Amino acid sequence: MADIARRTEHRYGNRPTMKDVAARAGVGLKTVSRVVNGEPGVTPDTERRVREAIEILGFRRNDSARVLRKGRTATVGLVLEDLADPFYGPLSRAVEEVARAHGALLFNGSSAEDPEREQELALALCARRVDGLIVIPAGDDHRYLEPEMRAGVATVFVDRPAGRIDADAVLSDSFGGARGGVAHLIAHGHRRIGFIGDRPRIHTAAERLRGYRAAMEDAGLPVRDAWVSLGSTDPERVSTAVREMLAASEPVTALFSGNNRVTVTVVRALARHGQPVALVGFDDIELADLLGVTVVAQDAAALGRTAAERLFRRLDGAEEAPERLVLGTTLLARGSGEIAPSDV
Amino acid sequence: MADIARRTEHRYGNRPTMKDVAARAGVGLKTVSRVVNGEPGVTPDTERRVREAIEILGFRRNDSARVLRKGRTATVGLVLEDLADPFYGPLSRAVEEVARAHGALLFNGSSAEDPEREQELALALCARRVDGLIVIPAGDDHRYLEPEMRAGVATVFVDRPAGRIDADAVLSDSFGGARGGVAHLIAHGHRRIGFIGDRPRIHTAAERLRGYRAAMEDAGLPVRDAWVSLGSTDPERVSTAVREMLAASEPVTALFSGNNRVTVTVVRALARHGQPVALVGFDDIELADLLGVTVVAQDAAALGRTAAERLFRRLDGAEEAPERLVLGTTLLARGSGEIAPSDV
DNA sequence: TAGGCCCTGGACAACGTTGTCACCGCACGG
DNA sequence: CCGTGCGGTGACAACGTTGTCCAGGGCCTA
Repeated sequence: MADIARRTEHRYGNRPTMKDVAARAGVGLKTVSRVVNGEPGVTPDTERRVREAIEILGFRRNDSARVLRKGRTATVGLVLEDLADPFYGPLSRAVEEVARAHGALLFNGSSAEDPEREQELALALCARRVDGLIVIPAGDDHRYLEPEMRAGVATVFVDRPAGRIDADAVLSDSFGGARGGVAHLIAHGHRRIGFIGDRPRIHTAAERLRGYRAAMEDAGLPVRDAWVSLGSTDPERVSTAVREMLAASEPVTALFSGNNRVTVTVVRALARHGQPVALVGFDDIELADLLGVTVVAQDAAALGRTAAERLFRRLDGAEEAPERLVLGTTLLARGSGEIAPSDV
Repeated sequence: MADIARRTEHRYGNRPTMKDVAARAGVGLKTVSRVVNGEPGVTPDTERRVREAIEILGFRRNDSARVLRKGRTATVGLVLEDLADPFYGPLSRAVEEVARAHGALLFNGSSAEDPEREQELALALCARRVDGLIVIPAGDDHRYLEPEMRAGVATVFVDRPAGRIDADAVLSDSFGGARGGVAHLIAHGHRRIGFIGDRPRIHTAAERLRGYRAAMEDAGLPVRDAWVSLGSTDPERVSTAVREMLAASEPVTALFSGNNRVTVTVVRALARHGQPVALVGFDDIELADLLGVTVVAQDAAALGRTAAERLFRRLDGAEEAPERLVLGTTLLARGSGEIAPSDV
C-alpha cells in the first residue's frame, strides 16, 4: 500500500518499468531487457509473452536510466546565435540530419549573442551529458569548455572560431568573400565604397571588414572613416549609417553590407533613396534574386553538415588534431552589384 | 586496480563524481550534494572545502542521474516540420525563450512532413523522458501518444490540430485568414481567382482552401476546377500551376497562394509573366514589403509562445480540459493584392 | 550540571537500466 | 550411464544522484 502511494506521487506519473513488465510476463527482469534491446538468447515464446506485456502496460524504456548505465547519451547539443535568424535554420537542420543518421537527438539553444548565455547553455548541455557539442560562439573565451573536452565531450565550433582554446572549427571564407565582393564593385567602376557591418568583436564581422580594406588597398583606393560603420544590426542604426554615407562630403557610390540582417535594412533604405546606389551583401537572402540584390553567398547547410560530420567522426573514435576548415563563398551577380557609379 | 581500469574504459572519459569530490574534500557524499544544490545546513568552512575540490577536479553534476532520481528532466521536445523553413525558426525560438524562462532545455526535431518520422521522433523524446512535448503534426493520427500523455507527458499541438485524440492545440485562423484574403481580391474587382495550395491532407491547407471557397461563395462567384491546384510545394509543380491558370479558357486575374513556399514560387513565376496579376499570399515573407506582395500574415512567434506557455501551465499543475486556441491573422496590403483585373 | 534541542554531517536505500556471472535442464558423446 | 557443453534464464551489482533518517556535538535552559 505504502509502496503504491509512493509510486503514485512520483513525477513520471505511473510509468511501468521493466520490473513491472517482467512480473506481468512471468519472466525475469533481465529477460525483458534482452527483448527490448533485441539481444539474442530468448525463445520466441518467451519473447512473445514479454512483447504482449509491454503492449498491455504501454511500457517505454527510460533512456535516462539507460544513459546512466551506458555512459553515452546519443545526444548532441547545438548552441547557436538565434534560431529565428534565417541563416541558422538551414544550418541547424543540416546538423539534425547528420545527427539523425547517427541515431542521435539534438538539443538546440540560442545564445542571443550573449557570451554568458552561451556559456550557461553549453555547460547545461554538458551536465545533461551530451556526447558532443556544436557551438557558434558568441564569446571569445572558451576556456570554460576545457574540462568538458578533456572529459570526452567532442566539440566543434562553427561560423566563428573558438577563443583561447585549440579546437575544431568550420568557417566560411569571410575575408575572401568580402574581398571578392568589394573587388566586384571596384571592377564596376566604384571608387568610394562604404562598409556597413556588425560589431567588430564578432570574428566574421572583423574578417569581412578586413576583406573590404584589403580589396580597397589592392586597388590603391583610400578608405575614409566616414565610409565604415560598425555596430549592432539594429535597423535604426543601419538606416542612419546609410543616410550619412550617402550625404557625406565624399559620398559613397556603392555599399557593401556585412551580413543578411544588415543587407535587409540597407535594401529598404536604398529603396527610399532616390538615386541608384550599388550594393553587394554578404549572405544570401530569400527573394534577393527577385529584388536583384547581388550577394556573396555562403552555404549555411554545408557549414552545419561539415561540422556535424566532423563531430561524429570524433565520436566514432577519430583522434585527429584540431583543425580549421574553411568553406568557400559564391558571388551571385543579380544587378545591384553591377550598377555603375552615379557621378564620377 | 581493477576498479581504476574499469573507470578508465567507461564512456564518460573519467569524470569525477560527487564521491570523488567528497573524498577530496574529506566530507560525506551527501554534503557535496547539499553544496551543489544550495541546500541549507552546511557550515561556510565545509562549503569552501567542497567548492575547492569541485574546482580542482572540474566536477559537473551528472543530470542523467539526477533525472533518474527526481523524475523531472526540465526538458521539452519540439517536433516540427522543417527547421530550415523560415516560418518555423521564429516559432522554435519563441518556444525556446519560454522554456528558458522555466529553466528547461529544448530538443528540436524535424519530421520532414513524414508521419512515421514524426512518431519516431516524438516517441524517442518520450523515451528520453521529456516533461512536455510540442508537436506540429505531420500525420493525422496521434493515438500513439495516448499512453505517453496518460503517463504524464504534457502535450500541446501547434499550427495544426491533433488527429483522433483530444489534446490542446494552438492554431492560426487559416479559414478566416484565407477567406479575408480572397475577399480582399474580390473587393478589388476580381471575379476569376485561382488558389494554389499545399497537399489537402494537411489541415491548414484544407482550411485555407475552405476559406477560399467560402469567400467565393459569399460573393456569389463560381469556382472552376482549373482554378484550384493542390499538391506539393515543389517549385516545378507550382510554376506549372500558375502557367496553366493564366492560360486556361477562363484565365484567372488573381491568385491566392496557400503558404510561404508557394508564394515565393508564385512571385517568381509572375515576375516572368508579362502582364500584372494580382496576388495575395498566406504567411509573411522577409522582404515581401519591398516586393510589394500583399499577404495574410500569421504570427509564428506568438504561436510558439502561446503553445509553450500552455505547456508549462500544465506542467505547473493546471488541470484544465484540452482546449483549442485560435490566433488571428493580419492582412498586409502592399500592392500586389490591390492590382485591378487586367481584362474583365 | 543535566536534559533537551538544534545544527551539521554521513550512512543507506532507491531511481530504472545494463553487464556479469552463475544456474538449470537438456542433448550429445564417450 | 555419466560427464560435458551449451542455450536459455534470472539474481545481483553498478551507474551517480537525491531523500530519509540517524548520530554526535555544542549550546541553551532549568
